[in-house]
Amino acid sequence: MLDKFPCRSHCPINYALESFGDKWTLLIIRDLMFKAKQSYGDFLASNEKISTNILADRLKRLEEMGIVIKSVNETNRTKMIYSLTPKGQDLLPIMLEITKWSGKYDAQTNAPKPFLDSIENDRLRLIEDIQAGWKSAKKQ
Amino acid sequence: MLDKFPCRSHCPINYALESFGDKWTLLIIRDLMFKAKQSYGDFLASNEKISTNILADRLKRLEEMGIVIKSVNETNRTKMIYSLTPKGQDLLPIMLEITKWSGKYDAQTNAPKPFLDSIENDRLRLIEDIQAGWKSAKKQ
DNA sequence: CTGTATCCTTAGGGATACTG
DNA sequence: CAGTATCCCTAAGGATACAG
Repeated sequence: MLDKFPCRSHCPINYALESFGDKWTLLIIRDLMFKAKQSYGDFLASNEKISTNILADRLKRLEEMGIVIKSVNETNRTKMIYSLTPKGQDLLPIMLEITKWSGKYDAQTNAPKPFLDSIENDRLRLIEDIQAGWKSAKKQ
Repeated sequence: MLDKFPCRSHCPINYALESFGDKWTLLIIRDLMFKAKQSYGDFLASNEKISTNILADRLKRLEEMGIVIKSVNETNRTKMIYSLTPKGQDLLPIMLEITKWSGKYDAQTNAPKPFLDSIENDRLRLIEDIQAGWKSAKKQ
């Protein structure tokens, strides 16, 4: 526990994983972003049944990372309100792409659905371009 | 260990988390997708220093989920080759959005960088639209 | 209702030795 | 080199009780 943000590397994918790479954090962000939830009890009520200690821990981490901000409900001073900071709102495109991917591959059958098949060749070509760029960058 | 894919809910975000919601899986996908790595030793050599047991476990899971496919290197029959299936290649947009997000928020300073600021209002409006849609859907 | 705290079990994962 | 296997410790997390 010496270092809360260990930083295994400076890769952007790794940075994201160290920010929200666990089984719970993105569910809280989903609730804030898509379901307009904003209180501790709201998050507890979600289908995945997060436990109180995990929820408290993740909310604290999200606050420390500047993704979530905690404020007092002015109409009910005992109640806290959690909301997304701009940094948290910027996760929207990631959330949308995740939703698209999961929608294509159904949890039960694992079968690909057709609605994205038309872009398959473009996607493949883009991966090849990126890899070619990476290899030539390493040679230099 | 009765159930390898426990399925806490049928939310698409949750499906993604149960597919690759851990600290290591996305790094393997990154190596396959962007760095053209394809062998066990290639993955072991990455900066984040994944350990052998974790790597073997994640490769097996990725295979079971149909994200990665394992085949024999025909020029060197003792060598296995890992590559992305179409389902794995479909993770590209997610990976790109993650890279953009991490690029905007530097791991060291946490400071937002300016190059995406112009879309901030659009993003905020989109979140509001989605939440409004969610709330009206629940009322029905 | 909003959290904290505690207890306890399991899963994650590092280190290292070992096998084909 | 491509994995397996084992040892062992720490982190994750479920259940539940408790406090403001």
